[in-house]
Formats: sequence, structure tokens, C-alpha cells
Amino acid sequence: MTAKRRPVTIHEVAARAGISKSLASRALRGERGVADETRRRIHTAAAELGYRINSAARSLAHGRSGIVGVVVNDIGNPHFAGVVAGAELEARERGRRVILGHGAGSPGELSRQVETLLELRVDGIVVISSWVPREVLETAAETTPVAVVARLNDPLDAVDTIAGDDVRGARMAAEHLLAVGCRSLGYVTRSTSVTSEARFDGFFAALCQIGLEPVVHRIPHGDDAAIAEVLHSGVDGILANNDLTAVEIFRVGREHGIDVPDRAATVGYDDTPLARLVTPGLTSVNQPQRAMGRRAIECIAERQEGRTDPVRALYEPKLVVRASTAAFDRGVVPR
Amino acid sequence: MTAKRRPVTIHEVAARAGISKSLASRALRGERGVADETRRRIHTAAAELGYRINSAARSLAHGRSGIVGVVVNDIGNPHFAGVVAGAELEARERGRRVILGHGAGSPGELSRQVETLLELRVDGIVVISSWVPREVLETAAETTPVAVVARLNDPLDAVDTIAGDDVRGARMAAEHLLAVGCRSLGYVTRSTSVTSEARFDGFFAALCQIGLEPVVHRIPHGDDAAIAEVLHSGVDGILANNDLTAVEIFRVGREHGIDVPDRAATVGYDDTPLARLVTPGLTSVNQPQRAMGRRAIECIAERQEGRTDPVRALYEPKLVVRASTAAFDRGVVPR
DNA sequence: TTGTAGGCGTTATCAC
DNA sequence: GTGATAACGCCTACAA
Repeated sequence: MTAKRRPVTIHEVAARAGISKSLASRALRGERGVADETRRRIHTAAAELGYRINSAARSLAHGRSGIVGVVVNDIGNPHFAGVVAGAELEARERGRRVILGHGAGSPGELSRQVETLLELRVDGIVVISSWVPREVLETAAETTPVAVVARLNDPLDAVDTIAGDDVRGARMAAEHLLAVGCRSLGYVTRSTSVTSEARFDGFFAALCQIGLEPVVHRIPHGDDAAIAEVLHSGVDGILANNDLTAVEIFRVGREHGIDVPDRAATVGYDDTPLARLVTPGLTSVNQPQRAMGRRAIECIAERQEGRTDPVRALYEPKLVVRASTAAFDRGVVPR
Repeated sequence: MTAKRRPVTIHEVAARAGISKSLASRALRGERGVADETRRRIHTAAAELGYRINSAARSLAHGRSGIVGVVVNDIGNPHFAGVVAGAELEARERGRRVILGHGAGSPGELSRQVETLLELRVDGIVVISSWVPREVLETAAETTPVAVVARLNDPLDAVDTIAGDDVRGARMAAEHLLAVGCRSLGYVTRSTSVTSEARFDGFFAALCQIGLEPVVHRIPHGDDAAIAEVLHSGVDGILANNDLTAVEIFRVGREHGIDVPDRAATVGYDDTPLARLVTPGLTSVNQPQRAMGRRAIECIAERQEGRTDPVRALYEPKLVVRASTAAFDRGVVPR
């Protein structure tokens, strides 16, 4: 088979239906002002020919594509999947489509993806990451609505932000760890994002209030040795910057013969599906990912309709207790 | 701030640089035949104005966008992340960009994403799923190179396919389970995809050869009861259709007070990062995800350059043994 | 090396 | 209800 065929144009559809292309255009878009019979003819012609609108031509002429671009920090992290799912739901309800750009965790790649979507002339951009450089957001926002689902320090007025209250969430985690009897606490992160920093701040603040000095550990990705060191340091309660990191701690513990939740109660962040999945179940700070994704699409729509003052949505976290912090508090073990 | 500004056009860049837009076009694309000094002027003009090419206009005029679309079955499954990563690497090396469409596991949504990408006039489409309906692939392939990274029964000549040898992989899993002493084996899947079927076939065949009848269980998503039933049925070795399912089995076991790897050795499929992460480590059938992703992009490029006969790439699976099948075979416990 | 004149497939604006 | 015709922003001859 088959050298590729040029795609069918509206012109050909019009010819086959025996009418002009302007009429075909109107009919195909479902506008009124086309005779029913004509409309029918046009639609069957289009179907027979396998007509597919040329989005490039459309957005050139009409100015918008009906597509919103979502740039994701890292598809490997289940947290993002939740936000994306929410965004997709909302977009669909509003008759828009979503395409994704994958940032692979690096500011450079993230920026490139934003660029690509901009060149594609999407109607709006949702960035699920705090790693996109400020200048990139700024120039993007000059021509297109932009919403960021992540913490940003000093966000631009032209971009909406949607985030969980990381400080509060981390504080809740700290209080929980203390409540189950931990006394020597540590924060483990593999990231230096502002999100991770905010979580540390909340954690730190909570502990200072009761006179404890938290151990801090930043672990460059993949550095198991550092995690092992934490586990050997006598820490008996850990907050990880996210669920993935928490599970890595489990793994390192296992590989070093340390039963982590037994020796050090562990709390994750994001409450992704992973938290429920792993053994033992992981206590985690829940964020309403879907709701946040939905809100982002709403923001885009509102900006399109003319809103100019920024949204600064902050969602309440919620602690979900599972077995990973139950060893200390020898009551009923939640699953 | 800031009603949205119309994006800067090449015309404005040309005006500011004091030359014609065709010259600007050539300079901006880095073609030769432009005086160095002029080129410089044009580039600075573009930078000052914040010029960004209009991909719509470009692909209208030039016929191609330099973008290839990748449709993913489900971003929540780490298997896909690996393939996407490979595709992105290869695309980047070839100077193409990648955008993603998310199929959310349903044929309808997958088809819609393929449609969207087609309307965007991407230069090629990579589908990482076996759930896209044949007709959709067929019409897509009429105008655009299409490569599917998944098993397809009776694939179209116009579509390249890239898959792991599922039959062989499942056979390896079966042989391994037998080798570590399992005698009553079961296959657990939450999917009815052809991929899952092929894995079952391989599993089944291997067991028949030695006179065992495998128990088969298909578990509609989320049905923990059925998994529990399997665990109570006296099965002592399980192959799951993928890593995620395997870990779900762990979870259900835990919630029912059954120590899964101890009572039933468990093998996953795909060897995603998850397999190494969970406790106990999950024995899994490895597929070279990145390589498969790369190959898909190669296929697109080759089709663009005129190849018309289909590629049917089949990758060798490899069993990676971890602790989840070590309980029976009381030797050294691999981590 | 530079500029001019289409044309790509749609939509929008007018006439008819 | 229908059909010309002019944009939209870029690229590609071709001419200067």
C-alpha cells in the first residue's frame, strides 16, 4: 500500500456536494443558515471523502484552535496523572480538546514544550510544574492565557496559579508524626523546587514550635547512599517530598535490611494511587488533584473571556493515614 | 496588565529589520543565501519583538510541522512513560518535536486523540496502545505515517508495529515459576487487550506442555474480591498481565492478611520502575521500552522518506528475577 | 543578495 | 439560503 494521499479539503467536499466552499464551511461547523437538505448532502460528502478539518488553516483564519495545551513536569509521577485527568474532564465538558507536552523534569525541556504549544497557537496553556522559568511564562502569557498548577514564588499577574497549601500540609504531617510518638524527625527530598521548599518550611515551623530541630536531607536523584545514611541516623519519623520519594525510602530500607515503617514512620506527599498500593500502605498528604486540574481549565476559559486579575487558588491538604505511620502508635493498624 | 496581544508576525519582523518578509523567512529558518549582516539584523529584530513562528501558517504553506504526535494509552501506567521517553530522545536527535495525546484507556478517547493530532497535521503518529480501532488507524494512515507500539492482531500494511514478544515472555515467566517450585499456576489480568491475550496464550502453552492446567482470572478493574478469590484458591504461582496488576495483587493480599509472595510467587510484566520499587521486589518480564519508543520514531521517519512495506518489529523479552518469586526457591534472595 | 507574486485551507464579510 | 472574495501568516518559485 499506499503513498500518502493529500488530505481532503473543504473545497473537494463542496465540489462533490455541488455547492460553494463557504456554504460547506458553515454546514460543517454546524452553523445555522443552511438548508437542511443541503446540510445533509454536505455531511455525507464529507463522510464519503473522509474529510478532516485542517486545524492549521482554521486557526490561521479564525484565530483559535479549540485546543488547550497541558505541559506536565514528568509523566512518570502519578501526581501529574491526577491533575491531567481533572483538566481533561473539564476541557471536555467545555468542548475543548487537550494535548500534552512532556517536560521530562528539566526547565529546558519544559520551556521547549511551552514554546511548541505556543507555536501551535493553542488557546491556553496549563503548566503542571514549578520549573518553568519566569521569563518563559511571561512571554507566553503575553499572547495566551496561562495557568500554573504548582507553587510559584512571586508569580506574575498575568498567570493564574493553583496550588495546594504545602506549608499547611507539611505541618499536618509533622503534627501527625509527633502524635504517633516520633521524636527525631527528618525531611527527605530529591528536589529543590519551591514546592519542596515550602513543604520543608511547614515541617520545620511545626517542629520548631515544640522545640525540635528537624534533620534535613536533600538527596540528588538516585543517591541511595544518602537515604541509607538518614535511616541509620536514628531518625524515627520522616516526611518525604512526595510519594515516590517515600517509596524509594522503603526500597532503600529494604535493601539495607532496615524495616522502614517500623524503625521510622514515613509520610509521603500527594496521596497518589501509589500510596494505597504499596506495602505497607503509605500515610500521605492528600491534594485534590482532579479539582486542581479542573480549576486550571476554568482559569484558561475565564482569561479568554476577559478576566485580567490573577487567580491564586490554594487548596486545603488532608492527611490520609495508612500503615506506614502506624507502627509507633500501636492501636488499630489502618490499611 | 495585559489584554492579550496579537502574536508578532514575520511581516513585522521584516519591517523592523527593513527588509522583505521572504528574506526574513529565509534568515529565520537558517537558510543560506542571506548576507551575514542582514541575517543578524533580522534575528535581533525578531528577538526584540518576541517573534514566534506561527506553526499553523507554516504547516499550511510548507506542508509539514516538524511535530510528531504520540498517543498514550494511559499516563498512569509507568510502562508508557518508558516508551515515550525513548520516542522523545529519538525525535530530538532527529530535530523533531513530540506532543502527546492521552487516551485515558478507552478506544473512544484514543480515537479522538488520534483525530486531534491528525487535524493538527502532525508529521506522524505513534500510538502506544492496542486499543485504537482498526478503522481509525486505517484512515489515519492514509494521510500520515502511523506506528503502533503494541500488539495488534492482523495489522494493516500501512501501519508499522513494534511490540515485545508477549508469548515468549509469558512462557519465560511460566518456566520460571515452575523452576522455583510452583505447581498450581494462575494468570491474572484486568484487561482484555490482545496484548494480555497473547501473554495468556504463552503462559497457557508452556503449562500445557508439562501437563498443568492454568487457572485463569480476568479481573475487571477494581474488583478486589476476584483477586482475593484467586489468592484463596490454592494457587501458588501467578503471572499478572502487568506490573501494576501484580502490585494490586500484593495490596489485596495484604488487606486480606495473605502474604502474597510467600503463599504465591508473583511475576509482573513490563519491568517498570515500579517493579524495583515495591516491597518485595517484583520479578517481571522486561521489555526494552526506550528502544521500542525510538524505533517508532524511526519508522515514522522512514515512512516519510517513502518506505511503504510494513515494519513488524518484535523485541525479545527478558526475565528479571526479584524477591517476589524467591520464597519458593530458598536460595539467595535477590533484592 | 534581495524582492514580488502567488498559494496553502479556512473563516468572515458582503453581496445576491 | 447561497456564493464570491478577501484576509490569516508563512513558504516557494521566480524575477530583479
